[in-house]
Amino acid sequence: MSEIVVTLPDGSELSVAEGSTVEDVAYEIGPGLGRDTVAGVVDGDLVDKATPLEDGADLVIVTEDSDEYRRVLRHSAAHVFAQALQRRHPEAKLAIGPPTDDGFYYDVTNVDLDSEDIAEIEAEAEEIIAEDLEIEREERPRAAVLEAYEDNPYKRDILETEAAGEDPVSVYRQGEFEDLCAGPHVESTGEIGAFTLLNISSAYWRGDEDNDTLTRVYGTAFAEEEEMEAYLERRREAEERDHRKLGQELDIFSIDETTGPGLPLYHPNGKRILDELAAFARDLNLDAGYEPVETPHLFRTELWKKSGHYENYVDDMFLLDVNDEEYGLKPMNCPGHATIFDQQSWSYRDLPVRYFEDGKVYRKEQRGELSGLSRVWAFTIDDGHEFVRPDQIEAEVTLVMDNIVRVFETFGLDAQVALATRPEKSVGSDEIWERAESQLRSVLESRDIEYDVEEGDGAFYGPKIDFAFEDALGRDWDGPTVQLDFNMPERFDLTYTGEDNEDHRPVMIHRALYGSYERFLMVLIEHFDGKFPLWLAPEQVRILPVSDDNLGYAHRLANELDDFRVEIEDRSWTVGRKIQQAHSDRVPYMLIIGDDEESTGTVSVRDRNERERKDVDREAFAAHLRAERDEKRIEPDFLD
RNA sequence: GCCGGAGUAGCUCAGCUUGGCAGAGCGAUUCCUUCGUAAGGAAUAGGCCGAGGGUUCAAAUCCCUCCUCCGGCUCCA
Repeated sequence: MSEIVVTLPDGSELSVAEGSTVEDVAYEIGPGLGRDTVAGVVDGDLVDKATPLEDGADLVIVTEDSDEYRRVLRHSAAHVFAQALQRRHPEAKLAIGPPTDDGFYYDVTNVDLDSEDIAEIEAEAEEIIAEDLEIEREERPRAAVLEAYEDNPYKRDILETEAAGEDPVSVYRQGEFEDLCAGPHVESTGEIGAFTLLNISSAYWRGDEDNDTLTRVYGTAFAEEEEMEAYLERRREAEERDHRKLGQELDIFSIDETTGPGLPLYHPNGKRILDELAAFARDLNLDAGYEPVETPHLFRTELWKKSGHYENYVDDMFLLDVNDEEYGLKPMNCPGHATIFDQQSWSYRDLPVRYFEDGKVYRKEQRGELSGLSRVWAFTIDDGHEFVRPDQIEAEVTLVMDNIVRVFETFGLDAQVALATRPEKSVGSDEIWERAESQLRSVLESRDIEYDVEEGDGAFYGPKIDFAFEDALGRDWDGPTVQLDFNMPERFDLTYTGEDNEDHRPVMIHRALYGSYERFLMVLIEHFDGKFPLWLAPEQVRILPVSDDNLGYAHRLANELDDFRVEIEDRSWTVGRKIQQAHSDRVPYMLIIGDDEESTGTVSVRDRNERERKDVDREAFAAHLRAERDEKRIEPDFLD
C-alpha cells in the first residue's frame, strides 16, 4: 500500500497509509490523542475526524478542549435544534444555522414561535440528544439536492453561493432529519452534554434589510453540563454589570421618556465622573500642543452643504426651520473647526495646527439602535482636529496613538484595533491614499499594536484606525479613532503657504481619545463594575459616625479633606447598616469614627474591598489619599 | 427602520390567563432607638396601572393606534 505525507503544526512530517483519516493519523501519533480527537483542520478548513487525507496536507488535530471543537459541537447543536423544530413544527423552513463565538443560532421562517414553543422545542432537543442519533455525512448529486430544496429559497441560495458548482453536495443526516451542510459535525447527538435555547429575535436573510425577515433562535451547547452552568453564571454576572442597571443604581444618569429617547441626563454623580475625564483629556491635549476652541450646537445648513454632510448625512441630521432659513444641529465638529482654521492665512511653519473641543453632537440614529449610553442621539466627542502637511502625517498619528495608548493604560482597558482602508467610493489620489495607509500601518507596527485590516471599510475621505470596546454583554462599540481626511480641506479650500511660496493643501486628522464621553462612560462603568478608581469615584470618602455624638468630629474630618468628595452618613442607622450601604454604593474608602477614634484623634479606615485598619493617623491617610488620586491608581491601596 | 418581547409606587416585582375596591418588599417621611464593622423597631405617605381611542353595567386585565424600553438585524462615537 502506498503512503502519503502530512505536515503537523510543529512542522514535522508524518508518513501514513494512503486513505488514512484525521483520526487514523491521531492514533498514529499516540493512542491518547487518537481517543481525544474530535475533528481536524486540514489546510485551514475544519473537517470531520473521518475525513480521508490527501498527500501533502497540513493537519491540525482538534481535541475536545479547543475552540474548534466547541464550534463543531455547537454547529451540531444547531442541527439538533432544527430537528426538534421540525418535529414540532413541520411547516418551518430552515435558512442557516452556524456556530458563533459562544453558541449558535438558526434562522428559520414560516413559523411563529413564542416562549412556550421554545420550551417545547428545547424539551424535544433534549429527547434527540437522549436518542443519541448517529450524525452521518452523505454526498448527494447536486441536482437531487436542488430538487429537494425546491420550496426553500434560502437553501437554494446557499447552493448557489457557498456551495456554487459543488457536485456532489454534502448533506448531514441524523435520524429522520437532514440538512444541507459542509460540516464538520460531532459523531452523534449524544455527544452534546448540555443544550439550551437562549433567546429569540430576528434577522434579515444575508443581513440585508431588503431581504426577508427571518426568526433567529439563539442557543448554546457544551460537552459538559458544568461548563454550561459556568457560562450561564458568567452571563448573569455580566448582566449585573450592565451600565444601564448600574447607572440607575449608582445614580449616574437616566434617560427619561418625557425628555426624549437617546438623550441622557447626567446626575451629579455622573457629571463628577465626566468632569474628571474631561480634565484628564484636557491635560493630555494641552501637553500635545492642542488649542481649545468652542463652537455652537447649531449651524446654518450652508455650512453642511459646504462640508458635504448635507449631501451624505442629512437623513441623520436634526434640521430646524428658523425664519424660513434652514439650520442643522451639528452631527460633527469638524466643519466648525475647519472654518476656524480658514479665518487666517497659514505658513508651512505654523503646521500642525491642532484644535480640540468637547463638542456635543446630535445624530438621529435609527430608533431601534438606541441603547443606554452606548448609542444615543446627543453625545459629546472629545474631538480633536489637526491640520498638517502631508509629510507630518506619520509623526502626528504617532503622537495621537501615544495618547490613546496612554488612555488605555490609565484605565486598564483593552480594545480591538482595526485599520480601515480605501473604500470603493472615495476622494483623493491613489498616491495619497497609498501613502496614508502605509503611514498608518507603520505607526501601528512601530508601536507593536495588534490590529485587523478591514479592507474597504475606511471613510470616503480617508483611511482610519478604529478602537472597538466590548460591552458587558459582548457587543462591540467603536471608541477612540484616528482618521485622515483629504476631502474636507478641498471642500473648504484650506491652504497654507509652502516654502516655495505656493499654496498647498493641508491634510486633516480627526481624532478622539475616548470616542464619545457617553460610550466611554458606558465602558468604564462596566469595566470597573461601578468600582471607579479613587480619582474618578463620584464619592471618594464616606464618613460613618458610630453615633450622633460623633457628628462634630465627622464634620471636622470632612473639612480636613475638603479637596476630596466626602460625604457624612448621618442617617440614624446602625453602623452595620451604614457600612452595608457604603459597600453597595461602591465608595472607595469609609472612615468609621466613634468615641475611641475621637478621643485619640484617629480614624478607622475600611475600603470597598472589605479590608480595614483601626487607629489610623489622619495626616497619613490624607497624604495617601492625595497620592492615590493624583497617580490615578485603579484600586484603593491604603490597606495593602 | 425591520422582527420579537415588555411597560403597574422612586426601585424590584405580583395582580392580567377567567373583567368586579390596585398589592408586596426595598427606599422615602415621622417617631422610638444612639447603636463598633455587610440590613434595629413602629407608624405614615406614595399610583391617570406608558398615552389615546374602542368593547362592556364595569377595563390594570379584552381590542385598535401611538410612545418608550429590552433582545436581535442593519448602521455607528
